[in-house]
Order: sequence, then structure tokens, then C-alpha cells
Amino acid sequence: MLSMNAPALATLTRLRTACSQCNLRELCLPVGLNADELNSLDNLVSTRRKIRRGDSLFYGGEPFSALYAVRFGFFKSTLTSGDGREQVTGFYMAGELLGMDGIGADRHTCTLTALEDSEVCVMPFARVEELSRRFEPLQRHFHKVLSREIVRDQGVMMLLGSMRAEERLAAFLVNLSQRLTTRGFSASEFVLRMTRDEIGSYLGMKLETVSRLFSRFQEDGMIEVHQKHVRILDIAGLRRVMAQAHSPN
Amino acid sequence: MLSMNAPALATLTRLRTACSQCNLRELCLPVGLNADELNSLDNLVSTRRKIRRGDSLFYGGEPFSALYAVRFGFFKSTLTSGDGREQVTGFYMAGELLGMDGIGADRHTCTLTALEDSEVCVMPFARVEELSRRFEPLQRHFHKVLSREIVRDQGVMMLLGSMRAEERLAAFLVNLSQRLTTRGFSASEFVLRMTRDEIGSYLGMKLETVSRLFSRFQEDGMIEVHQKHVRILDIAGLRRVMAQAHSPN
DNA sequence: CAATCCCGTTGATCCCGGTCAACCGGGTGG
DNA sequence: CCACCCGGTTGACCGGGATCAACGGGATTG
Repeated sequence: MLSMNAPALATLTRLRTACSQCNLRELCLPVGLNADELNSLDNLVSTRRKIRRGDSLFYGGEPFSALYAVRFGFFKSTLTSGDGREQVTGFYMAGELLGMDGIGADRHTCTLTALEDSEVCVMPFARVEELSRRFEPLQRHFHKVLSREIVRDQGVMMLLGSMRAEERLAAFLVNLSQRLTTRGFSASEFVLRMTRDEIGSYLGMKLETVSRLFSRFQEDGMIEVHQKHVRILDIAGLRRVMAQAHSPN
Repeated sequence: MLSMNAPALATLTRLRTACSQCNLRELCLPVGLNADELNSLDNLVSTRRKIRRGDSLFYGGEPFSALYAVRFGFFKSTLTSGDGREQVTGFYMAGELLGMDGIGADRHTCTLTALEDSEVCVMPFARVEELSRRFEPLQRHFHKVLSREIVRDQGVMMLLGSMRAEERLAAFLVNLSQRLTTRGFSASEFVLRMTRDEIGSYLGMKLETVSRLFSRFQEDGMIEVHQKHVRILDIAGLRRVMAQAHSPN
């Protein structure tokens, strides 16, 4: 560091936040771009920010200024109702976008909390919009990301509105496994970053029910659980559980 | 019509779909625009489309090509899961935007069905994106609409995940009343466009429970119900019901 | 105008998941 | 390194809402 001149330092900083160099590029940005096009996106990210486990990236009610892409780590988003009840509305991992709830009212509605030491790329929203106007593939991509968040939420509504507890938990495990696979992790063995209480809140059931269902799934030979460690033994079985129509009307 | 020359006819068609002349402008479009700016948005809408009660605007799985703004009428959106279960994911009225679920995968995920004879403005999505790139206030507005849909969905997740049946129904009535007020209708007296079954699906409960709760609210003097006709007598009471934390942990 | 069917209401019973409680084990912080 | 505390598991019991069933009335359709 001591022997570096100013331009070299600038380059180094540049590299540190260059999307074109990021191995999560395929998750965050539009695909099929050439090097030139990619470079034009390199000033999308202003800085990076580390968030320690248990700390929050932003709180509900806070003014909105930027979107965040998870570089590594794990987050939960929570919504607090007027009377203080807290609902977990989602879990987010590497390559996923946070903060889109804030655009509508220039103020975040939910709180984003790190469930393990994490790092995010900070993308000032004004910059996102400006680059979207100038760069059609980015606009397209950004709209897709927003839309997919809507679709994801509707999926959760279906989960909560029309499925039984065991179906919901099975769906949760299958979904988690899929997302981890996309990121190159094992599909069958992983460590839960959240507590039983947080899973329960997300799935609309009590922590005791989550615990009991984990035990039941284990008895049925579909999974192996030890605390936060989960091994999936029969993903087809889980899929069967989550799809079983309980009331044949 | 017989005596009209071609240009005059064109003007008439133009007027028919001109956003600048629409009385729902404040609900659909960014506010605070001057006449010139408004005129530049007039080719956002290609045509209008009437949908008869019971018919669908689009179906889940269908290719996505346009967004739709409700001009008048009432819609429900439904999601059908793999095993055929149907979940109502939302109700939409005049001035609200439909079809945003389709952007993410170029294919609609939910089905939109008219619950009364309705009409929508058809906005080809390519045109929406093009105008968004050229016209910053529209871009801003469009992003806000997308974000608000996310926030709305998260609100429903909280409803379904952490509230009891009576709280959910109270919240539903309060929300309906609010949205009708915004559109200049009576806040205290309205006709439900959907059946008990559809309300139940949306709120994650059975139609019998919806019916029983309506009766209970009526006994408690908070509402008056006769079939689809509802009169709200004590909105504060409903708000109290929807906010009551049932389990003081 | 009449017939039909769907929608809504209400009662009786049941069961899934919530509630309360006790215990245990492992990770964390002093 | 040890103690503490939080998170997880399991059991017993309870209750809200689902299920099953019967009936009634309005609105649509021919």
C-alpha cells in the first residue's frame, strides 16, 4: 500500500466493486452481454457494505435511497404491524436483490437483518434508474427482477392461504434446496441460517409445529435433522407431501 | 358517423384512449405534469378492451405482452398450483394496474377474471419500457407501482401469516372501504363483487367461516350485511378487531 | 314469469395446530 | 473453562376454524 501511487489505488478500488469481475454476475445482471456492455454497468455499485450477524441493513420506516445485492451471507426481511407483531416475509441469499419495497413510498416498509456475517453491494437507486434509461438490457432485467419478487410473494400467499403446515414446510425445504443448488451449493445438505421461530413466522405456524414436523419428516425417512443441520434424503417425497391435495373437492 | 371524414375519425379514436383526458389519470399516471408532458403519454395505451363478467383478461401460462389499467369494473387474480388448488391472490378495481406478474418470465403466472362487466386500457409492454426510458417521471412512476405491488403482497403475507380469521376479515373490510373512498365511492356502504368463497380463498379461510364472521360482526353492531350488500357502521371497531394482538408474548 | 341453480347461512362435530410446560444440549461470553 | 442462556424438542391439553350437512332465498336463464 505504501508504495502505491494514486491511480493504482483507484484501479484497485474499482476492481473491488466491478460487476464485470463478480462471480455472481449471472445471478444479478442480464446475461449475454459483451465486455463493453458489462463495463458500462461497473458504476452501478457505489460501495460495498458489511453487515454483522444480527445487525440490520435497514429498518422499516427508514428513508429509501439504494438497492442492495447480496454478495455473501444470509438475510431475513421482517414486517412489523401496528400492534407490534412481527412477520418474516422472506429469506435472501447471495445474488438476490434487497430493498425493492422502498421504491413505492421512498421509505422502507420492512427491516432487513443479517442472519450471518454478510456483505452487500450498494446500488444508489438514482443510478439504477439512470442506467436503466440509457441501457435497455439493464432496464429489462431490473423490471424482471421486480416482477419476480411479485411472483415470489404470490407463491408465498398461496402457501399461506391454501396449504397445511406439513405441506408448507416441505415446500420451504424444496425451495431452499433449489436456491442453494443454483448457487453451487449442495442440494441435499445444508445449514439452516434461521431459527425455528423465524421459519415458523415465515410459514405461518408456531415454532413447536416446525420442530414437530422436522421430527416427523425424519421419522418418515425424508430428511435428517440435527439442530440447524439438515440433510435431504428424499426430495421426491417432500415434493409429494407439498403437492398432496388434502381435501379432494 | 356517415358524414365524418377520415381525419375526424382518427381524432375521435385518439380521444377515446387519451390518458390526458381520462378521469382516472391521478390513479394511473404520475401527478404534477403539464399538458405537454401529459400529451407525450397519450400513446401509452394502444386500445381498450371490454371483459364481460366471468370472462378472463388473461390466463396463467399465457404469453405476456401488455400491462392493463382497469378503467371500470372489478377483477380477481387467481393462482393455480400444480395439484389444481386455486388461490385468490388479489382484487383489483378502477385505476389499478394488472399483469405485472408476467414481466419476469414473459408469461403470466396468474389468471385475471372479471367479477363484473369491466374495461381495461391495454398498454403494450414494449411501449411502456420505451416511454419509461425517454420520460423520467413515467419511469419513476412505473417503478413505484411495481414496488407498491410488492408491499401490498407483503401486507397480505402478514395477514395470512400472523392474524386470526376475524382480524383478517376486519382488515379486508377496512382495506376495501379505503380503496373505495379513494375512488370517490362511499366508504361505508358498498356491494361486494366477489363471493364468500373468493373472500375466503383470499383470506385463507373457508367460506363458512367468512359467513359466520359477517354474522358475528353484525351481531356486534359493527356492520350490516345482506348478501353482497355491506354497510359499515363502526369502522373504528373493525380497526380495533384487526389490531388486537391475541397472544400477548 | 317460472324454474333452477348457485350462493349464503347456520348447526353439529372433529381435528390440526396452537398453547402451556418441562427439559435438554450446545454455543457463547465472561 | 465453566456457567448461563437461548434455541430446540417433546408431551399434554385445548380451541379455532375446517368439515359435513341441511336448508333457504335471490338472481339468472329460458
